[in-house]
Amino acid sequence: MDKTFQPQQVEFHWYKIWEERGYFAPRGNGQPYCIVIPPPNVTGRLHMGHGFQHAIMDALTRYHRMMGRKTLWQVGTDHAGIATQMVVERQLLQQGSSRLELGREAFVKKVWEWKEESGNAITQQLRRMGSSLDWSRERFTMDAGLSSVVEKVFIELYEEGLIYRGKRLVNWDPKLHTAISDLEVQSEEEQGHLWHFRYPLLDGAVTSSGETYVTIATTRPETLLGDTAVAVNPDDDRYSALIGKQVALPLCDRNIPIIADEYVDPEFGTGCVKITPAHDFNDYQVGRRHDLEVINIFTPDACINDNAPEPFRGKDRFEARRDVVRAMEQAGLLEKIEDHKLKVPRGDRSGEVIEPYLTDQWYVSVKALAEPAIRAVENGDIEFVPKNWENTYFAWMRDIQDWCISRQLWWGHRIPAWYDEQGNVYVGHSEADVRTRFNLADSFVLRQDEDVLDTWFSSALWTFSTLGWPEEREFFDEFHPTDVLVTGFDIIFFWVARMIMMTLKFTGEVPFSKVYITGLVRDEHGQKMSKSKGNILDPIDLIDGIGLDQLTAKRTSDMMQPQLAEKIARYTRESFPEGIEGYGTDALRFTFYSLASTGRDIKFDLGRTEGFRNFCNKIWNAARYVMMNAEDKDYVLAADTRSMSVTDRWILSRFARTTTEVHQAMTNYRFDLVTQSIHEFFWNEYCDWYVELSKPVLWADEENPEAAKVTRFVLLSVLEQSLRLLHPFMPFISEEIWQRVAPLLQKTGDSIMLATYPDAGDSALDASAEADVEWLKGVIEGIRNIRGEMNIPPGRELTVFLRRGSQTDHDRLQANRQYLTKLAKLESIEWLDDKSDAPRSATQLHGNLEILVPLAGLIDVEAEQNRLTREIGKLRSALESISGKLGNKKFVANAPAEIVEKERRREQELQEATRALQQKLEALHSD
RNA sequence: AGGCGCGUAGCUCAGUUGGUUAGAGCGCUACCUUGACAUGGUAGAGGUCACCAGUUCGACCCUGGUCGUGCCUACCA
Repeated sequence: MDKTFQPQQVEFHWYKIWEERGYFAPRGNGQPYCIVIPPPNVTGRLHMGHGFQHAIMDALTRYHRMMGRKTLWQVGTDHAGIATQMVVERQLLQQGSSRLELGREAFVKKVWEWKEESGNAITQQLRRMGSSLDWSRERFTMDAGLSSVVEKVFIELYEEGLIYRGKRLVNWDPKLHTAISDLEVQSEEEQGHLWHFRYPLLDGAVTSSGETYVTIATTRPETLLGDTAVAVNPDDDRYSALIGKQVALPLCDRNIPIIADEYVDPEFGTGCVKITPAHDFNDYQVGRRHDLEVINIFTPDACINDNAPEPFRGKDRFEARRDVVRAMEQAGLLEKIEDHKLKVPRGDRSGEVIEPYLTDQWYVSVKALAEPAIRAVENGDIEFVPKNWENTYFAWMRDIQDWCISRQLWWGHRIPAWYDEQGNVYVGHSEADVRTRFNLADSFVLRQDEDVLDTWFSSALWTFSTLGWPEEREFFDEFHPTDVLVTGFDIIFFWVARMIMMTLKFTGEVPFSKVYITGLVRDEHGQKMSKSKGNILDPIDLIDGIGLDQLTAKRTSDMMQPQLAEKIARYTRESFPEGIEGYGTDALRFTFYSLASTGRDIKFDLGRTEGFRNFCNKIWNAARYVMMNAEDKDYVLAADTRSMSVTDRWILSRFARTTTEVHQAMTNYRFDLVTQSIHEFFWNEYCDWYVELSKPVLWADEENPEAAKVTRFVLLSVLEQSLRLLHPFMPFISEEIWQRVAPLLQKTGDSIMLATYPDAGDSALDASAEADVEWLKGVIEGIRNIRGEMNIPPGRELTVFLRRGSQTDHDRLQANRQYLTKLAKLESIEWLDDKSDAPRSATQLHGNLEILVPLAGLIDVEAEQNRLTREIGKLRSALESISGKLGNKKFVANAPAEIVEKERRREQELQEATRALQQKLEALHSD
């Protein structure tokens, strides 16, 4: 074995074998366990959030597989309508072509080609993470099977009246030329203006203060061109006399009424609001209440159309804004301009300002679907982890709005609806199906709806469509409902909620019984990772490493804002002057687990990854030690506890406890606690103590060959079990070492991933062995403390006396002399009678037991005095707080008896210890 | 405006029904290349648990408030 662990070769090697041999497919007859992957976009590249979530899903999958469950981690990708279409369009643009030039059919063909060539980048990256996904069942949301489920669902919802077509205001993206849903709109506060315009009153009307005009305030001057009313609050005395009167709409040669509506807040602006039903969601509602005309003034590009006065036609909305303001100013109707912060809605894909726009779209009526979905969470059929996300879910679901599902794109599931020349709608699987269903002659002209469905429509069906519902139900029947969904809070509404609704509706089952919501992965300063901040980390770079130049190039390529490139390059150079070392998949995964406490975002700390890389190396070297001492040596293949030493029994007991902790933590999704337990056990107990304790036994194997044989077995056995305990979290190193260790124990099995997970049984628990070894460790640490503090050279062998202990202490000394001598580097260690005088010594206490290291020629008396003084100080402050407690009558009266008793014992111990050290200190002085 | 989090060692984080001398990793200090490992070993330093009040015999933990900070949802023309 190499002296250090080299992850890269091992990772490729084992993943390939696992996949080729079909180990990821469900096997056996255990109770099924299933996770479906949140399908990554085909355009996607693996980011830290993916890395984190897949690490968790893989741990759950491998854990349950090893627990004997028949386990499936269902894989697949999402066609990601807008994102993918944009990628291919950009590519066409570079080639001097365009989507429109190609035409629909050729364009869609082009996207498929792109998908075949480039769409597997992310699936390769998932493999690098070690994900035990069943690739033989890989699905794509636009596969024939999944597409037919989409159609079926659409048609049935339509027939039930739960899908309908309607003309309404939608969120319109003027760049992408498509409607998007409310969720795809991101509103950010931006600096803008509030323009105050005067609208002249007609028929000699005046305001209460005598003006011949009303002043309205607006953030969108250009929409003036589509105004059809001015609204005031009905209770606003300033304007009540004007209700029902008319104003002359400036620039437009139209008169519009003044109406009263509760929507108007008299406190804001002037208390007068211009109403543009075609271009504002609130105004649209007001317009409906008052039966106002709806005048659309925009083209699909958000340029002014012919419904507006001539001078503005054809202008872009922002040009038009400028021109309207200028014209109003020239007309003397601009009162003032104020700075104003406002929320600007932008499309999450295009970044473009979204327009409310009146179009025909398809909607899902969700209220009826939401009710059972709410109940499923209320009654515990579905449980969120952590629980508080249920509140977020309920809040949204109880006020859910109809879902706009049509998109004016070409890439996606085309809406299965056809129109005749009169505009009547026919819904069916295909044109032929429609003709049969509705008994339409072949000559009857039909035209299919041009739109496609929102990508999230097919995602909502993901758990059951991937498992073969409704035709090939074998997997569906076995694995549905799935066990847990692992995802980020950002798509609870987009995806989780819609899955719950659709799955309940069509299968009558919940899609999953648990929803584990992960935190967001942020950078080490708690900043969100983003391209524009230049703090993106690619999980693969952390695995394989990357040079500074390459990393900088990566971070500054394809920038939306190229001017940031220099700043990002500088920042990158500061953060990673040497680039990034490769740490291997196992170390990266372990970092994710260690930071994954529930309900909290994680700040990704590369220092921890480095620490876990070191941990990998520690495991590697412990294995080297074990192999070196077992290969070609004599050892037993089984041993009962009677033939074991106390240290053998101790490490097995500690292992049993650790296993229990791991199981416990896994049921609570506390991956951080899992890694903590394993790390602590393996490094601080197995390596630091058991391996060290094994040395005196193995090196004296001629004196006691039987003991050495048992110790070799225990070394091997605990290592082998630890590897299995570790495997779900560090799949590669555990496999690599297990392949070498398992044969020595005559363990059969082709892979650790198919081996069984250690049981949480308590049969190995051995409290007395644990107590004995605690004593042993305490005494050794006491001696080492003196050695360290007194600066005694590590090589110098010491003479040590023990004194004043109990009979147990005495027995333990006899039983453990070999260990003490070796681990504390002693020349001798002897029991000293209470009555005999101790030589001048440095002292450590272990309980009442005095550990004495004679000073002669070794120890600086003053240093020992200082050390004792410090120790006494510590004891005193502890004693003070305890005595204070016990001196409090109320404490003694009210606290549970056992607590009081415990404190009393503690007080006594502290007093005795203080007294003992005090005596030692005085003795040093008096000499 | 409403809702949800978070604030513990220099940094990143644990702390599970209120009883610990408040823990880990990294970093730091000193010593050490001892026959698995310097990606290592041994020893050590380092915290008024954001602040204030309350409940309690007892609060990092429960309650109320303050400050700081992050996010989500929702109408402000």
